[in-house]
Amino acid sequence: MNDVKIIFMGTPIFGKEILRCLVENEYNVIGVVSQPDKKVGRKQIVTACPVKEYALQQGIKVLQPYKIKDDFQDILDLNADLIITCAYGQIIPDEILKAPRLGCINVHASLLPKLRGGAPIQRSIINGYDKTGITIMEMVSKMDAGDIISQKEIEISINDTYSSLHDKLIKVATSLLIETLPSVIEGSYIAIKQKQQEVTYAFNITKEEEHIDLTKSYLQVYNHIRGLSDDPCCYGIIDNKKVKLHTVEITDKCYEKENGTIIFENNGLGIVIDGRLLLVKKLQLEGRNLCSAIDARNGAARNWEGKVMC
RNA sequence: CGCGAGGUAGAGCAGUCUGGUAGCUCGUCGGGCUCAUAACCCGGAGGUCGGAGGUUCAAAUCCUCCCCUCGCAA
Repeated sequence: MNDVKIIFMGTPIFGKEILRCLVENEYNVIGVVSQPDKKVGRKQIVTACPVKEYALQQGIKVLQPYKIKDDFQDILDLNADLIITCAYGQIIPDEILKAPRLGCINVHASLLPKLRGGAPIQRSIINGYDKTGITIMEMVSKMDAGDIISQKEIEISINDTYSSLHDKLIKVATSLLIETLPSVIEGSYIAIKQKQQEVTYAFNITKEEEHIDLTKSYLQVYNHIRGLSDDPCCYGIIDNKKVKLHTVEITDKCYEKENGTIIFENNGLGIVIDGRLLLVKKLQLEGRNLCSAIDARNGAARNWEGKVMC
C-alpha cells in the first residue's frame, strides 16, 4: 500500500486534516497541490494555506499553479498512481483526471447528489437538514458529479453551527477515507451512479447572504445564523452599525413586536423574529471584539432595548 | 501609503470636541433583608487612562512618534 504514489490536492483546514490523515496512516504522499499563497488580513501579509503549511512541515513537495487549467505539466510529471482531492478550489482539467493509474477521487462534505458545490456544510444547516455526511467519489469533468465510491451519514443537531459541523465532518471524512482507500487501491469497489433527479447545489455564500433576512421564518433565520457561525457570521444593523450575531439560541417566548425588535430578557439580550424571541449569546459590534450578550448590555448595547435591528 | 473604529478597574463601556476631584453597568469581597434567590438594600477593594516624548501652573483630554486590537475592502 505504501508504494502507491499519491498526490493530494486541497487548500483549507478541512483539506489539511485529510492530508494529515494520509500522512499519519503512512500513505505515500509524493506531492501536494494547493492554491497560491494569498495576501491575508488588514496588513495583507502573504500567507500559505493550511494544506501547504502542513505539507512543508512534513517535507512534502508543494505545487501551487495559479491556473491549473493551463499549468499542470509539473503535476503530471510526478507520475502519481492516485490523486485525492478535497476542497482544492479550482476545476481540475481532464488531462489530470485521466492521468493516474488508479484515478482521481474526491472527498466531499455532503450526501451526494445533494449539495454539489463549494459550501455544502453551510448549506446543509441553512437548508434546515437534519442529516448530512461525507461522500467519496470518482472525479469527472463536471463538478461533484462522479460515481459514488462510499458515503457516510451524520446527524445535524439543532445546536450545530457551521464550525461544529465542520469539525464533526472532518472526523467522518478521515475515517471514511481510511476505510475506503484499500478498495480504491485494489480497484475492488463498486461505484454507484448519482441519481440525476436528486441533484441539488450548494453555491458559495455571498456577501449579500451575510445580512440577516427578517422576511424569513423564525427557524429559517436561526438556521441561517448558525449556518454561518462563527465565520463569516450573519449580521444585522442597529444604529447604523453592523452587529455580528455569533451565537444564538431559540426560545419558546412570544412577543407581539415588530420584526427585529431588541428585548432585554433577564440578563440576556434577544431579538424578536416572526413573533418569537431569538436569544443572543455572543455578538460582535463593528470595531470591537467578540463579547457575550451580557457584556454588551453592560456597555455598548446598554440603550438598545426597544430598538429595531434591520 | 486601501477605508474606518478602538485601547480607561477582572469584563463591557462613558468621559476626550470645550484641559481642572477617575465615572457607569456587571463581576468580586463584606454586611443586611428573605423560607429562599440569579431579586432587593448598604458598604468596601480594585486604575502608572496602550507606550514614549512634547505643550501647559495643570493632560485620559491638546501635539508628535511608536505598539496592539477590531470592522470593511481585497
